[in-house]
Amino acid sequence: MAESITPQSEDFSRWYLDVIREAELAENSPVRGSMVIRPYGYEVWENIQEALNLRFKATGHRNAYFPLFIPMSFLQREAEHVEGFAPELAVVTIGGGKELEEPLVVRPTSETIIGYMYSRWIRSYRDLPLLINQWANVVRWEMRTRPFLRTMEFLWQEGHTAHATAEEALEHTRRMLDVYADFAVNEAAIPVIKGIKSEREKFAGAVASYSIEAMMANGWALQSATSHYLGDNFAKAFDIKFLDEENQVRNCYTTSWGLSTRMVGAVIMTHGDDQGLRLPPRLAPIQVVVVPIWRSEDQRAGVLEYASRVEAALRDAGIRVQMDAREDQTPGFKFNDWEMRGVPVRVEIGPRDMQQNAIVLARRDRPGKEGKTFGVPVEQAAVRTRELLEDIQASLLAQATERRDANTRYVADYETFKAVLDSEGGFLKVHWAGTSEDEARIQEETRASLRCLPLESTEGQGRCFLTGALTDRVAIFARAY
RNA sequence: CGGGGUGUGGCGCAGUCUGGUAGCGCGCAGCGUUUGGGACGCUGAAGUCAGAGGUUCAAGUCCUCUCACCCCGACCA
Repeated sequence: MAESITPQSEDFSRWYLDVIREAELAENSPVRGSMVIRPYGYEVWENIQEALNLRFKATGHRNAYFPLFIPMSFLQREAEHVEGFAPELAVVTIGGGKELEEPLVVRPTSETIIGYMYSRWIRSYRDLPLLINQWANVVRWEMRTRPFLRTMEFLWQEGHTAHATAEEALEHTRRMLDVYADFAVNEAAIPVIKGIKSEREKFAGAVASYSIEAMMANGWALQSATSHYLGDNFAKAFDIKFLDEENQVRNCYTTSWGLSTRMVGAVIMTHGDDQGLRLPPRLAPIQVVVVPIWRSEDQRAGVLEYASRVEAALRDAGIRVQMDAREDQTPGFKFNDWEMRGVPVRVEIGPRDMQQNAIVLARRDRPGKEGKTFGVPVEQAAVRTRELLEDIQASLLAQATERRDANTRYVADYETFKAVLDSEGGFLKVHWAGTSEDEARIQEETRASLRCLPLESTEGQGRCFLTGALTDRVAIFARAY
């Protein structure tokens, strides 16, 4: 059978689309730019949701739900906000067959309607901080779309908090950025750089935007989550005020932060290889697949029974396991099929293993025989599998980190910048003292954008690679999705 | 919105130049043999050839119009 996945080296973009199709993660819908998330893809998203919900609740947030439709006038209350989102709004003007008095915007994000509600809910400093998250779909009218990375409608969570002081709000913004980074590293096995967005790239209406930036396998950057410090911009626009301990009326300070189904794309493009998907065990819908093997009909029942016992033992140990007892496929087909779908561990069980009271463990992150361990005693199945899953989780992170670091280069001048970008790609680290106009020009000329100013850097002072001015600010440029 | 391309069983395509029975591979269904790295045989189901109009004895094929989708750019979680 012909290989149905284009090699990464041949065409990364085709590879990405092939993997999504073959692994049955998602599919284009009849509506241009909108996709259908299929069960396997949605299960990855559910695991992301679960891991984030745990973290949000541990940091004191509660989930709620706000409406899909937002009065147009709400968006207009914050000048920068409406200006930023206007080009990508979907607007409802007719309802029930009648022209609406006021058009309703299909939410591109919910700062405004949540701000409106917060102004009603917050009266006193005792009501603060108000920490709420919502899981929702949002719509942004996009020119060009790509499954998971950019679709007209996407799923995400948006956290919205209100605080008594600027310091506390800013601190919360940073705390949630840390939560995202922790999630990315420890659940998705994706190393990220925490940074602050340039004036040009920040969220419309924010005082400051922070992001975690990840590097995909082709060296491109992907903004994987954002956290915004909104200052009192939205508090002013929506009258979010409270009485402090001295009975003084004061403005709140708000934050918002989000992570979307784009993260599924990040997982695909960070870990995938030419065989297909490679899922980090913690997010994998199926962590272990059991493939029974028999030669003759009289072996069949015995092998299946033995394999079922192993399956049960793994399930009892809390492992997400699935048996593949399909009789119309050969073991070889199944091996390739599940590897393509990114299942981290495969248990192979045949008559020979049964005879030795053993199983074979095969790990997805190492190809072929090299990734197999033969003769694992069956009574150790659960323990050894669990160890293996943890090892794979760590190994995926290590591989991604190594690649990211190997493709991050400091450059000192613009000529080198352009040369390195064309020959190597990846992240380009520079000292930066340029303006927004400089930034726009660089993007125009090189198609690389300023991803962030990293919060942590060891470069110290140096000369701006563009202007030559002395600065201690460091920036990362890259081509980005 | 500019540039390029494609529409033919579920998927990938050939057939269009030169009009004459709608085909191939994969997949799907049934039966049998297989099963430790992408098995094989036989049988079978499945197509208003993107749509509309026209030319013709006859249109997937020629002419006119329309629509849809994909790729490359400008905008973006």
